[in-house]
Amino acid sequence: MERIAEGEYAVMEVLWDEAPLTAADVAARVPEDRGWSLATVKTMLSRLLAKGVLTHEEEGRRYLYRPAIRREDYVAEESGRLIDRMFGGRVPALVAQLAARDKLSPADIAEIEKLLKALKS
Amino acid sequence: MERIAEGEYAVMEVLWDEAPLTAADVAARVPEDRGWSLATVKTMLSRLLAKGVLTHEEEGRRYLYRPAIRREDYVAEESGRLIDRMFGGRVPALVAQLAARDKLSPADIAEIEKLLKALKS
DNA sequence: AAATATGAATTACATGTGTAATCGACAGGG
DNA sequence: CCCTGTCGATTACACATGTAATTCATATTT
Repeated sequence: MERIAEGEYAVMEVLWDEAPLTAADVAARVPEDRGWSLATVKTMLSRLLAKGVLTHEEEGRRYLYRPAIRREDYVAEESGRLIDRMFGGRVPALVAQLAARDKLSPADIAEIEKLLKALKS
Repeated sequence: MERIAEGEYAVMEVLWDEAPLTAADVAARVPEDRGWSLATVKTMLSRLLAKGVLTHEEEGRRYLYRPAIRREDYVAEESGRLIDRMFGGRVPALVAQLAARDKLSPADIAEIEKLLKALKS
């Protein structure tokens, strides 16, 4: 699966959330703080098409875009990559790091424990 | 903290593992499969210096390089970035994803549970 | 029908990155 | 004292990415 750049990812998010959409609709839904022009969004869409992670179908004179890959799949791939690179593939090392940095609230801990308990049955 | 590119990160890994080192020593320790020439490693070192994540001191006619940032800090920042982008900042969502993908061995689960239990005391 | 707006496609351009080659200074071996 | 190897510094060059503007065709409005 082709790598998706940071900015491109923002476009994918929009389409994972709601699809199919026209270029203008995507632009309208991209987070404000990107400050992107419609032209920029169109460039992103073309590049994502070229990467094969989007498809489009014609609707009159416009295109309707929709994701060609599942969000879960991409997210799984990216997180795997990070865990491999930074934690030698060891998930517990990641959790330990998060713990050491106080990234785990009591609620997080409880939730994760529940998840793990469920896994064991 | 400046962003470190994928290739540059491999150089940082070497120096986090052992420092200070000369450029030639770093090159010798970069993973074989990168297939980098000494020149390439030197370029990486310059760029990392420019980014302020390395320092160097002269040793005769050569430089000795050493990290200017701590590995844990950089790793924490990068994992935080990923968790924010892909899991809305929610660590349990990341763990759930890993679970759903069978990325957690029984040993991993046990280890994480132990970590979490320790956190609560 | 002419003017205008709108769509995708093409082109643009700066910066980052991977991957070096080359240059100019100098140290050490003969 | 000169040659050669070795340093870091400078330059190179293609591809990725952020961020558009321009172009060309066509729909829509007056």
